[in-house]
Amino acid sequence: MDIAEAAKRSGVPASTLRFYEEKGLIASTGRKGLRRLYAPDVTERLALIALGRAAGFSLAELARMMPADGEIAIDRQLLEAKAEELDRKIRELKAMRDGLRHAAACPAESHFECSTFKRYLRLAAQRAADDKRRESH
Amino acid sequence: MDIAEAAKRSGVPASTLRFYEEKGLIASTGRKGLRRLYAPDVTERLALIALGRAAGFSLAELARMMPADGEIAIDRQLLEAKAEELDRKIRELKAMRDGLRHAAACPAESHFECSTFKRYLRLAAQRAADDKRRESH
DNA sequence: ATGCAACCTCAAGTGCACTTTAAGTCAAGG
DNA sequence: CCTTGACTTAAAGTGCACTTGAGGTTGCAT
Repeated sequence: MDIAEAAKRSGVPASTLRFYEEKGLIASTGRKGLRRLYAPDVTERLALIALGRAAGFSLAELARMMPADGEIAIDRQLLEAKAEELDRKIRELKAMRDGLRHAAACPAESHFECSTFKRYLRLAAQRAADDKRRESH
Repeated sequence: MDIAEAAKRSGVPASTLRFYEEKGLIASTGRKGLRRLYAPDVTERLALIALGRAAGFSLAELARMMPADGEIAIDRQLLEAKAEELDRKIRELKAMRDGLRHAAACPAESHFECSTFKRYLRLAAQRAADDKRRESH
């Protein structure tokens, strides 16, 4: 598979494939002249990267999580930690979603006068503070 | 409240408060000389901004969603659309979390040989494609 | 009154995730 | 054999969300 084919099959631009290679996220199996050749399973790797990105992981984190040799996730503890991080994020997003749904439905003139809305905000502020604490361990 | 106090109470750096003001996300109630003064409710606005950011909204989107006058969310349709977007994102994150948990527990040597994992990937790729479609309407 | 820490503005810098551009190489079809 | 279009690299550019720095002003404690 050449880079154009890999790009087409994965939906990821060729420029991004080169960029990901530079970052150690994917590898080409070899070259034909200067041109990169890819194994078919690169599309799966790219799907996994896309999933990780959508879940909020940085490219550096993903590179750590999925080494080049096809063995994803050597470090099960890291994986579990990430899963927990996602769980927290999911709870946060649910709160935001509920807050938005409430705001869309609430008849109060100012949402700052609505106690339900305020409760959402307090929860959110709390979570944000917790996140900061976690960041700096 | 001066900017230092607002920063302390909200946990948001003074530089960010100035930046947010420039972007139309918050407003100071006035000045004492050159120095900004803030009403107490700026902390609530900042909490809401933090929540929105955590949920994946850009500053520009948040500025549109919460005009300066304290009236948050004039546009209920926009709010509901955002809530739905969050719902999709939550589903995505759940898939990622489950995928990670599976990867952490799965005994297969290569996850690319594990059908359960592959199923997660196919779902993820599908969602990513759907997202792209939505982006370009 | 005066010193100075804390504020101010405006411009430039940072990190991430890419994309674009310029200049060059080369595989494959005519 | 030769053209050409798809590839190559390296470097610069983009957009977002801030942060930092330089140089200037000022509220307030002494």
